[in-house]
This record gives sequence, C-alpha cells and structure tokens, in this order.
Amino acid sequence: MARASYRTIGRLTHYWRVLRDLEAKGQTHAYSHLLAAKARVTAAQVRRDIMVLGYSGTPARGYEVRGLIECIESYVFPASEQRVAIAGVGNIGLALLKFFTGRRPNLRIVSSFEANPEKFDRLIYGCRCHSIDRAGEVIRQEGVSVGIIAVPDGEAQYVADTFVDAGIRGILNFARTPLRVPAGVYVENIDLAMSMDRVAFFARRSLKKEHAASPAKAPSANKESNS
Amino acid sequence: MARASYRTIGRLTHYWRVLRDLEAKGQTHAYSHLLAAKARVTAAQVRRDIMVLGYSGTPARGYEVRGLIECIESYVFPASEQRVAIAGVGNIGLALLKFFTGRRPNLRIVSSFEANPEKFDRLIYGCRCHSIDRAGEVIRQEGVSVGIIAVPDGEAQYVADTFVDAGIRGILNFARTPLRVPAGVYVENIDLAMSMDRVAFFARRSLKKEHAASPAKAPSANKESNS
DNA sequence: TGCACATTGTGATTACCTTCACGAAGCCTG
DNA sequence: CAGGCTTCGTGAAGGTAATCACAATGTGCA
Repeated sequence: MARASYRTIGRLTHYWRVLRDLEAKGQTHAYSHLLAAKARVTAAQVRRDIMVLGYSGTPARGYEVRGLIECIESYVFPASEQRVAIAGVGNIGLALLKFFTGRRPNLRIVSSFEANPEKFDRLIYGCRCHSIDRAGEVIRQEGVSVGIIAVPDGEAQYVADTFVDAGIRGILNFARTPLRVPAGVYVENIDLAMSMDRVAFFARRSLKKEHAASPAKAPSANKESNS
Repeated sequence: MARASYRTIGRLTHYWRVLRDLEAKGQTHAYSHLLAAKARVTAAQVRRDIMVLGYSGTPARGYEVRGLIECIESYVFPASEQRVAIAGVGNIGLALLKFFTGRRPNLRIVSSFEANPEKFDRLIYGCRCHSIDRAGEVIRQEGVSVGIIAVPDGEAQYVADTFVDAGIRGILNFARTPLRVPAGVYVENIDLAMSMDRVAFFARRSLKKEHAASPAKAPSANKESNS
C-alpha cells in the first residue's frame, strides 16, 4: 500500500464529495468509471487512488458508496477536532475565516492573530483575535496544529517561525514569500497573484494560437494552486 | 526553445518579483544561485526556466537584472491592458476584487457579475456589477479575455459556459466543480477547502511520524493549487 | 597575454505520476 | 451450473518535470 502523495490526497477529498452526492441520490454502488467522469480524471487514476486507502470494490458492483465514504473520511479527515489558527484578518484573511467557519468536518479555526491592536480581543466569526506576539502561547494552549498565513509578505516568515516554534505542523500560506520551515512541516502555498498572471498568460497564448490556426493546446483545465 | 509549462510560468513571475527587489537594492547582476536561493528552488531550475525565455546570461557575471526583468515582463505579462471579469461578489469574490484591484501590471478587473439583483449596477471597487445574464454581452463589449469564477458550486458550470461562449480563454475557478470547457481554454482551479484538508492531513501525518520517530518526510513546502 | 576559476547552457539521468493493459474475480443469464 | 461480460487491482510502460553533471565561455588577475 503506497504512501499517499499530495495529489492523491486532493483527489480523495474530491471523490468524497462526489460520493456524498451519489449517496444523497440514493446510489449504493459506484464504478470507477462513474467517479472518474464526475471528478474529471481517468478511471485508472481513481482505482490507483483508492488503492492507497486499502479499500476494495468488487468487480460487477464496483465500490460500495457508503463504505468508501467512510474509508476516505477515516483516511483523510481528522478523527477528532483538529484546530486551526489564522494570522492576518485583513482582506483575504477575513474572507477565509468566514469561508472555513463550520465548513470542514472536524476542522475549526479557533484563533486569529493580528499586528493591528485595534482588532485585539474582538470576536470575529466566533474566533478571538490576539496579538501576533501572543501566538506561541495561544497556539500551545489551544492545541492548534494547523496555521493559515494571510499577512503581508514581509511578515510571513516571522509568522511562520512563530507557528513552527509553537508546534504547528501544517501551514496554508497566502503570502508570496516562500517560507523557510524545518523538514517535516508541510506548507501549501496559494499565490493568487501568480495564478492570475498564469491564467492571463495562457489566455493570451490561446488567443494567439487561434490566430496562428495551430491546434491550440493549452496545458488544460487543471492544476492545484501552490508555490 | 522549449514551450513554457504551467509551472515554469509560475516560477518566472516569482523570479520577476525577486529581481525587482534586487534592482531596488541596486544590484545590476545576479547569478542563478542567488535567484534560486531567493525563490527556494535549485539553480539548475532557474537556468532551465530562463532558457525558455531565450535570454542569456554570461558566465562570470550571471544575468543582468534589468534585462532579465524586461525579458520576463515581455514574456509573461500582457503588453497592453488585458481585461478581467469576475462572477460572484460574495465573500470570496469581494476579497478577490479588492485584492486584485490595481495590483497586477496591465491586468484589470473591469466587470463583475451577480445573480443577486440587489447588487446590480452598483460600483464595487470601481467595477460595475451586472446581472449574470448580461455577462456575454458585457464581456464582448469590454473585450474581456479572462474570467474569475467565485460563485456557488452549482452555478459554476453555467458561468463557465457563458464565459467561454463570450470568448473568454482563461478562467480562474474558485468553485469546487471541475469545469467542462473546450480544448484551448485554460482553467486554473483553486480549491480552498481541498487545500485546507490537505494541510490538515499532512500536519497530522507529520505529528504521527514524529511519534513513530521515523525521519518525518512530508511532501515538503511547495505545490500549486489547482484541480 | 595567458591561466585559473566560477558560472552558464544543456544533454543525459532520475524521480514522480499517470496511463495502459491484462489477469483475476464476481455476477447474471440461460 | 457454466459461460460470458464487466469491472477491479496492479505490474509495466510512458510522459513530464526536476536534477545532475559537464563542456563551453568569459572574466579578472598575475
């Protein structure tokens, strides 16, 4: 049973969503073909991904929807509440806080941190805002293991260091700074400006190709945004 | 001169940023080593990426900062204003609108679309809000080539179809629906929930590894977020 | 002027995913 | 109960992107 890669984990959460839809529609079984079509991947890819779960379907019936859902849940989702903290409740940070609140199973943003004293101690979407200087203390106290960085680029490394020192092992980074973290700490970067530039670039290229009447092959629909 | 891949384009925009910083500090030349260190990639990677630009450095001096900046700009950034439209000015959409306004060179969000009539015709960050039903018309009129989708999942495909029909060739998709688009249209997906789940997963795995005292090898800091 | 050194540009290699393709296995039909 | 069909599980092959490693090149110094 191979170790799940970054991409595999992403797809598994996707299958999970598809399976929930199928279950809501009353489907009890699903073939890899069906999952593949709904998730826009190949059937072989689906089977490979499910392989890492150690879950088995049966030829002729495919995968049992309920069983597979539970298997994915126990594999990729936290068994008990996993706590998250967010640094920066500006423009993007606020939107993320609102977006994530109550949305992921067993994942909860419990604290936010800010440099701006005006926001200290306020409750924002049910989440207390602290000074970034108290981050270490609060994170340890609350048992936070995941951090979101949504602060200006220049402060990102400082926040990351604070996070790591306090025991955080996974960081979702929206700053454009590539973070330096010790081995074993997972960082996923989402660089909105980079993604925007890239989309604009390929849109232009596609238009050019059209003019040149060449078969217009863009890297096509898909990628995950990270740095 | 190889064709630039999705990842290469991303890194080039990153080098561009690094180079601008260097220029601001008065540096006139830079070695691939230096750029690599600042962008957290390998020197060979930097040289390969620069290769696709057709730009050459000199052994002994490395790359000329000013020249390389201009070369990257002319390669990845629009030569003249490229117009963007955004569908959905809810939580995330609004944050994006605010985030992107005036931030990228020659890239401007000129219109927004909504299903909610209350917002029609309002100006939001200098950008007029239209009914989604008028999207085709407005997009053609304004010459928009890039679209951002920040609507609820269920509406994403409809918006994408409208965008594509109107001539949009690149889409930045924040909905969790994998979009079906014709070949030649570039889609970059940013699935925030998926990224969050993934970070949480690898954070847990890292903690577990620590307990198991195995060498804790996470996929490590880096990835792009797309579907 | 010529030598020694550091860096570039790039063919070759490696690593990682994805896809192919096929043996094994369960179900349905007759 | 047996045959045929469809699907799963997975070793092998293929593709793409990153890394290695080295020849070529230009610089500064003696």
